[in-house]
Amino acid sequence: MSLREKKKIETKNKIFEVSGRLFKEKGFENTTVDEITKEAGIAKGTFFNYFSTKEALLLYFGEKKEELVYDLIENETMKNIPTKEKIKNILICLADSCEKDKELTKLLILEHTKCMQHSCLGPDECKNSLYRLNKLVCASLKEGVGNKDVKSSIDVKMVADIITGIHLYSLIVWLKSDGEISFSNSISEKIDMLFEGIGN
Amino acid sequence: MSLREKKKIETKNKIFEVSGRLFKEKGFENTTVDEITKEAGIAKGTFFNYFSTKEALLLYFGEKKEELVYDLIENETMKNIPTKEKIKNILICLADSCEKDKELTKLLILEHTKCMQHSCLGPDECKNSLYRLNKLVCASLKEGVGNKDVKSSIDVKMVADIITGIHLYSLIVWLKSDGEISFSNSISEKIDMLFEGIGN
DNA sequence: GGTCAAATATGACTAGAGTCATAGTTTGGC
DNA sequence: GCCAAACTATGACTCTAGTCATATTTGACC
Repeated sequence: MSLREKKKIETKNKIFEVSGRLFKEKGFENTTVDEITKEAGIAKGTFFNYFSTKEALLLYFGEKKEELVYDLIENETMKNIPTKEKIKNILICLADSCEKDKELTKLLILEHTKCMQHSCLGPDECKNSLYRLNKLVCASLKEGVGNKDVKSSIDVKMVADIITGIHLYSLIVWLKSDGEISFSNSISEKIDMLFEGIGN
Repeated sequence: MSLREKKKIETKNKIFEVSGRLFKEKGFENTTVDEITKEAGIAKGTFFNYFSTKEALLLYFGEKKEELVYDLIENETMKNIPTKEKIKNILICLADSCEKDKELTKLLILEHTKCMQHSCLGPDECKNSLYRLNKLVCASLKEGVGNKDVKSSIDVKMVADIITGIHLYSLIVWLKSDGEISFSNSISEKIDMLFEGIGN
C-alpha cells in the first residue's frame, strides 16, 4: 500500500474516531465540522474531501454499524426454518441493532428516508438499510412460497413492502417512546398478525 | 377583530402566498427566506415571528392541505360499510391527496418523520398526518371488532401501527417511482392481504 | 535526485438560516 | 388626547455548512 493510500485511510479513520467521540459527547447537531477538523488536526476543506456533507459522515456511521448486522442477518437467512420464523429473526436482528444505539438510529432513519426518496443510488449498490431489508425479506418470501409456508397467491414484492413498512413504522413508534416498549417484541407480534390475517 | 389581529393574519397570508408561488417556481430548497421576505415586503426577522423555522412554514403548508383531506376522511369514517372497505377508503383519500402534489408530499414526509421522533407535540394537538391516520384507523378497527368484521383476538393498536406502516412505506416507494405506479391502487391490495393473511 | 503530473490539503470566502437588541405600533385605561 | 405597557417589525449580526483557487505532497519516470 502506498504512502498516499495509508494517509488517506488514516485521515478518514481519524475523522471517524474524533467525530464519534464528539457526537456521543454533545450530539450530532451540536457538533460542528470545525470542531471535528480542529480535533482531528486537519483543515476544514479536508473534511469535505472525505465526506461530501456532514450527513454523509452520519451515513458512514450507519454503514459501519449495518455491516455487522447484515452479516448476522445473512446467516439467519441461511437457516432452514419456517419462513415466518426466518422473517421474524431478520427483523429481530435489525431491531436489536437499533436498540443498541437509539440516538444513531434516530438520525439514520431520517437520512435513509431522505435517501430512499432521492433514489440516491441505483438499486444494487444502495446501502440503505430499508432497501436491504426489503430485498432480504423478498428473498425469504419467495423461498416461503416454494416451501408452501406462504400462500402462492401473494405478490411477493408487495408483501415485502408491507413488512418493510411494519419495520419502519414500528421503529418510529419505538424511537418516540421513552424506552418502555421493546422494539423487537412488538415487531414479532405484528408478523404473526400478518401471517394469520386479521379479517373474519 | 382588532387592527393588530388583522395585520397579523394579513402578514401570515402574504408569507404563505408568496412562498407558495416561489416554492412552485424554484422548489423549497432553492427558495431563500430572504427572497420570501423581500417579495412579501417584510423584514427577515418578521418571517421568524410567524414561522419559527423555514421547515415550520412547510408544515403549515401541510396542515392547510391536510385540513381538506381529513375532512373528507372524517366523512368516510361515518359511512356504514365493511371495515376493510372503510380503511381502504381512508387510505385512498390520503393517497389521492398525496398524488396531487408529489413535491410537497416528499418534503412533508421528512418533516413528519422528524416530528414523530421528537414527539413534537402532545398526542392530542399533534397535527402530524401519520399520527392522525393512525388514530382514525384505530377507531375504525375498534368498530370492526364490534361488527365482527375483524377478529376479536387482535390488538387494535398494533394493527393500526401495521396499517400506518403500510401507508408510510408505500408512500416512500411511490415517491421514489417515476409516476408509473399508482399509490392508491398499491395500498388497496395490501390491505386485502393483511385482512386475508399470507400464511398457509 | 530532479522533474512533472496527479492527488490531496488548506483556509479564506460565500451563502443562507436563525437571533436579538432596538425601534416602532397598537391598545386600553385615564 | 395622552401615556405606559404589550406587542410587533426591523436589519445588522452570528453561526455553520459547504466551495474553490491555491499550495503542498506524493509517485512515477528518467
